[in-house]
Amino acid sequence: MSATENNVSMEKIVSLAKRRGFVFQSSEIYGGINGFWDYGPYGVRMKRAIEQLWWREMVETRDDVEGLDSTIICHPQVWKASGHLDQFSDEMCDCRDCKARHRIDMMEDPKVCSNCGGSNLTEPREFNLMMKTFVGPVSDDEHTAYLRAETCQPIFVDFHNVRIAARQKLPFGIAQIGKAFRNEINPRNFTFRSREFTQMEMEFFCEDEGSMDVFNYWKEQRIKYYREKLGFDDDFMRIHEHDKLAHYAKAAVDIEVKFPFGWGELEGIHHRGVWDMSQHEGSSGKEMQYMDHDNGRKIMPTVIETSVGLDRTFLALLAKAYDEEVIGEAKDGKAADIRTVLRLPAVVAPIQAAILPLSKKLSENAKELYNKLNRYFRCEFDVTGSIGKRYRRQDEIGTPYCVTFDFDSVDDNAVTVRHRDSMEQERVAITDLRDYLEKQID
RNA sequence: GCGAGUGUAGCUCAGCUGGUAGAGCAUCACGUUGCCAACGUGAUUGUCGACGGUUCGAAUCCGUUCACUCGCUCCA
Repeated sequence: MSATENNVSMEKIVSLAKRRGFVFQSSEIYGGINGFWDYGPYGVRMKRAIEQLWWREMVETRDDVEGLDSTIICHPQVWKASGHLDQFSDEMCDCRDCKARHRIDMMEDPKVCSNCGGSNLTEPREFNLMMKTFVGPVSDDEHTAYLRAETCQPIFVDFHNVRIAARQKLPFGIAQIGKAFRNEINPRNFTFRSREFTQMEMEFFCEDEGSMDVFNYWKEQRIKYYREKLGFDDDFMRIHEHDKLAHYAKAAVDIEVKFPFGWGELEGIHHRGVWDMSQHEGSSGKEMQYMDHDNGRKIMPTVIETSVGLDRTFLALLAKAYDEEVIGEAKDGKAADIRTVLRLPAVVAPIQAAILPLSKKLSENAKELYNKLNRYFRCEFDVTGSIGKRYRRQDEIGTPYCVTFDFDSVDDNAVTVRHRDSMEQERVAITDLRDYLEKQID
């Protein structure tokens, strides 16, 4: 089986994720809770690494994007203005005969199924995809608030605060990584569609004139990011242009990847026009326009959005990386030797270098090396079991480099570096090791 | 939300028509080995998804429920 053919089953990924501590079901001892997942020790390392990579590319290495970390709970008006409260609150009913589901407001006759003509319908029920809570000890309508359904709305709301504090002029962007919540009707496909998830969003504010160029620029940037940083090739990734646009959008593309269950959206790049900013101006009564001091013109900023699902990126990486390689054919009644290996990019691998003493007798020296490298890379130290066993363990969690400290190391001050993908080894001087790994990883 | 399937150790699964739970792998220890899952010896691990019912007795039969997978539906 090969990951490039992408015939990895979901079961294998879920099983590995659980076994090796990438992803667990939330609240498992209570039977689990639908649509919620926990990231275990290796999972959280990898998740953070993806965040760091995105943040570095989108914020730290750019002068024209600022960061923000806003609250999950905002003033309820935010969601009224964004349209979430109205659009997410459809009354729906099901036909008991043909199983079709209808929005009440879209039906000609709310008592007759438009699909089969039957009248055996369930009572209308409200489908609100926003998660509700109460602010303060009183649980009534006046104190109702919502967990954010997307991270971008607080960015719009904070536009002027960020702009002024950072002394930014148009065009510039604001980026944020954080949790978002949706009462998905049907959580599916492991972590792909869950009810609590992490978004990495960047809203780029610009003038309307030339905004399609900005849209295309970000589209190219984001595709380049997946190709160059995460190694997503054209067999694995495709661009889906929307022909049917949402009410707020002027143009939209999705970046999709091939999951075991089919193509799925990873990132949306949307031209949102002035919709959000205008909505918040109308709703708050505060001016959201931007004054261009160079020409004295006031404009409502146009927004280009790049919106990534972090959990989906994580899952896509696992699906792409998963491989089972036959090392030895079955013979003499012995089963074939199959190596399970995650061919993850080094930049996101949960462990980047494993430090392994060839023998337990070398533990102390190896540990010393580990303590040094641990400051610069995500490292793990392992003495248990044979060296081959330890290599395989690291393969399974995608560790790109195993550093083996052997009996010669004490004398020649060098170690063996074993490569995950080729299983080949080379001798590297301990003094060069940090530089060596840095070159390989970045 | 509808339909189908599944749920037994960390993972993969066995457990025939009801008699009170097993294997392989994994994990750990000791010995051995010294660069690719070795080997030997020993050890740990289970509310048999949950609740209720039938029965002298339920992992096994029945009901309900929860979770996961697949197909519809949904995804502003």
